[in-house]
Amino acid sequence: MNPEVRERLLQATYDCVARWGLAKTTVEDAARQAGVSRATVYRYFPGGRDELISAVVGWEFARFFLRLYEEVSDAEGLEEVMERGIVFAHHALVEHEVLQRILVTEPEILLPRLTTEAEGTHTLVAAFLAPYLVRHGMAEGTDLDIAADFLARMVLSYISSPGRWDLDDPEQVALLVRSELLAGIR
Amino acid sequence: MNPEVRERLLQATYDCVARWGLAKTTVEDAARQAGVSRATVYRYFPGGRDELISAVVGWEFARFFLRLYEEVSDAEGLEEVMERGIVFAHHALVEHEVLQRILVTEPEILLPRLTTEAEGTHTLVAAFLAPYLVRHGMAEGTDLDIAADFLARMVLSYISSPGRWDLDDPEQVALLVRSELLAGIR
Amino acid sequence: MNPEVRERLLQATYDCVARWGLAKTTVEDAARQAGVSRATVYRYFPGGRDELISAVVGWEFARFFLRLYEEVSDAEGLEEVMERGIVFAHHALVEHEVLQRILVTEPEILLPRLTTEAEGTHTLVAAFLAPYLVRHGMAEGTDLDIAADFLARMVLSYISSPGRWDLDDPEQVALLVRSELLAGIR
Amino acid sequence: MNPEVRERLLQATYDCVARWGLAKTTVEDAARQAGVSRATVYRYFPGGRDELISAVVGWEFARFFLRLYEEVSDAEGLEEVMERGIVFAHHALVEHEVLQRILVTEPEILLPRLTTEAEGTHTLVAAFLAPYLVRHGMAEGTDLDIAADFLARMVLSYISSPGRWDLDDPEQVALLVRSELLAGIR
DNA sequence: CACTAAACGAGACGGTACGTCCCGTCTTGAA
DNA sequence: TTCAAGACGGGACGTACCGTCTCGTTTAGTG
Repeated sequence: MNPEVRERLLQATYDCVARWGLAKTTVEDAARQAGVSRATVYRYFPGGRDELISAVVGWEFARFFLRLYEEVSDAEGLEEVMERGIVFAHHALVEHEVLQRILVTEPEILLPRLTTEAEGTHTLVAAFLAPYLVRHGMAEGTDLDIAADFLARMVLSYISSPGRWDLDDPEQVALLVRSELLAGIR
Repeated sequence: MNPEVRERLLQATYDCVARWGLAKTTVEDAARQAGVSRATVYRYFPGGRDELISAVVGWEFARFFLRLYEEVSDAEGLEEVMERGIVFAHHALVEHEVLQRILVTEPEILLPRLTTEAEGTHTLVAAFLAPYLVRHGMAEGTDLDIAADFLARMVLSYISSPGRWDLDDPEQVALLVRSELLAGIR
Repeated sequence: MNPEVRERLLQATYDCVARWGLAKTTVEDAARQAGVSRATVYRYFPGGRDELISAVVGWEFARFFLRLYEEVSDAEGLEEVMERGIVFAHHALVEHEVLQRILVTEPEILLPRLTTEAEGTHTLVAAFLAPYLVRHGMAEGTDLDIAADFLARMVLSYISSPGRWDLDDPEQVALLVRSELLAGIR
Repeated sequence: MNPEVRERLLQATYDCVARWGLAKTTVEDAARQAGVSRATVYRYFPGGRDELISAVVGWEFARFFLRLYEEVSDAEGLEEVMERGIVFAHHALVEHEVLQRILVTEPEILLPRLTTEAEGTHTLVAAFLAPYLVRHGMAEGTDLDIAADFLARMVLSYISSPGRWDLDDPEQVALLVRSELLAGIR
């Protein structure tokens, strides 16, 4: 087919969802936004609306982790990775207009993914943190896997439920990381 | 209006969702299942399909917490509350056919709620655990709120992502609670 | 349902066909013209476009014969019936804007009917003429059925192919009837 | 342009119509059947589907008259021409699978032609019969044109509406021709 | 006990989106 | 050049729900 058209469709659908929400985004809308006929949408996504929506979610999901990775890739140590990761992730969640729109208007497709893939995300985060944890060093008798698992849980938990912390303030995040997340490790 | 009719509609809708999934459950289906005309659905839920679905989710959500409360209400101490709560919650999540059906087929309405209300749920769990924590006693210099908050985070994290633990086995759960969750407290 | 709506739809479709031709008449067009939603068209004609078109043809076909019957019902004798019938039928054919439009633009649905039902029409005309023929009297040894059959064939033939006669001129028709059609009978 | 391709397309389209009916025959179908790409169809028939269909009808119409001519070309006299012509034409009509398929399923394109061109066909038949009529001889005071015109009308009428005659039986046709068609002439 | 008002069933209707099919145009690449 | 291959816009089709509305017909509750 033409991969550029596919990309344009994903972006267009994404824009429509941002503007009108998931439930109110029509195949027609997405097609028009992409400057493409409705028939072509079905040529690229034979599964129709469902496949299109699903693809957009996966596409944006991947983009989020890519940006997150770029954000923390040049960090120095464990603390910095966690601090910048938490700040970025929380900011992305809060600022993410599409996501917020969906969360408010129709709890309908993004989060399930987060939950369905909660296990996966959790594992991924733990694996990502492990090397930093090795370099950082741990208290005597602490198991690496368990520690990384613990950090991943806490990071994910705080990202979605900051509780009494203001995750927009890097100072507070630094304090959170050192006093509550890493305290149990080292 | 007849409150019994409303209840019947919620249950009927719930059944339909269990059988056909959210996206494929029609207002007509729910009405038929409840032995009620379609018009009546709109009399009880003027917001139409959306309001009906939303109400069903809230209804089932409340039922879940009610059952969870009954399950742990006669527990003795903090450990028992957490053990039985985790086992029950995880079992409920895994066995819950409707929830599982939705998670698999259409990640579309339940989880967002879990996420949107993640903050709320987290707060609620922490508040519920606090009294038990007081009776249980904490290490010197530990703040009650912080400890309860920590426990709530871990409990919720493990419920959705058991990781290497088999939450169907009470023995393992007991070990988990004592070695990882309460270890940091006491 | 509502028979009035059905009637309105038939008339509306008829009007659309008159204006835009058969092939270019859309279900949407007919619905709009009837002041009805497209969905309703499918409620009254579950067979969709085909059934609608077919019904319109039958409807107009019946209307034509009804008018023809009214035209000749008060005629005196065989000659007058044939004269007025031929004049009326030919005039109707020539003036019938829809029919002419279809004949010119799309030879597509009316005539087949005339041919498919040629046998039927022919029988019907013969039967209609028979009583007049009885009153009119026939030459010795002439069979009524055969004579009526002959008249029907000639009438139908001349209506569609006038040949050298001007069927708009009652005088010529009178001459045609007496010199060529009835000459063989009496 | 390659005339052979054009011929192949006409034949292919004809075959498709025979198999699936007019309405269900696609440009794609015809192209595939002719072993030609869809684009090529539009090169040979710029008018698209309509022109293609129309051409097929005209093509088959001409073939019919050609075969009819061959059938009667070696006949001896007027009676034989009419007998064999009627038998052949009626048989062709009845046996013609495509024509019959169309007459039954979609009264939609062939017959109109027969009617639109009724005048022309009628004139043509009359002209064809005239020479035979001359050789055959007529009753005193009978005009040749009028007699030929009369015969043409009757022949065409009987072909489409046999009435009580079995046109598959040469004996009956012979009787019909002599007792009813030629009786009025001679 | 009758009578009125609410609840309800039944279902017609307008409207909107879906997914499918086909047409006619156009571009590309190979023979 | 001629053609096959196929992407594309356009547009109609038939289907499925939705939400609104209007009818009768119960079913209560009240004077």
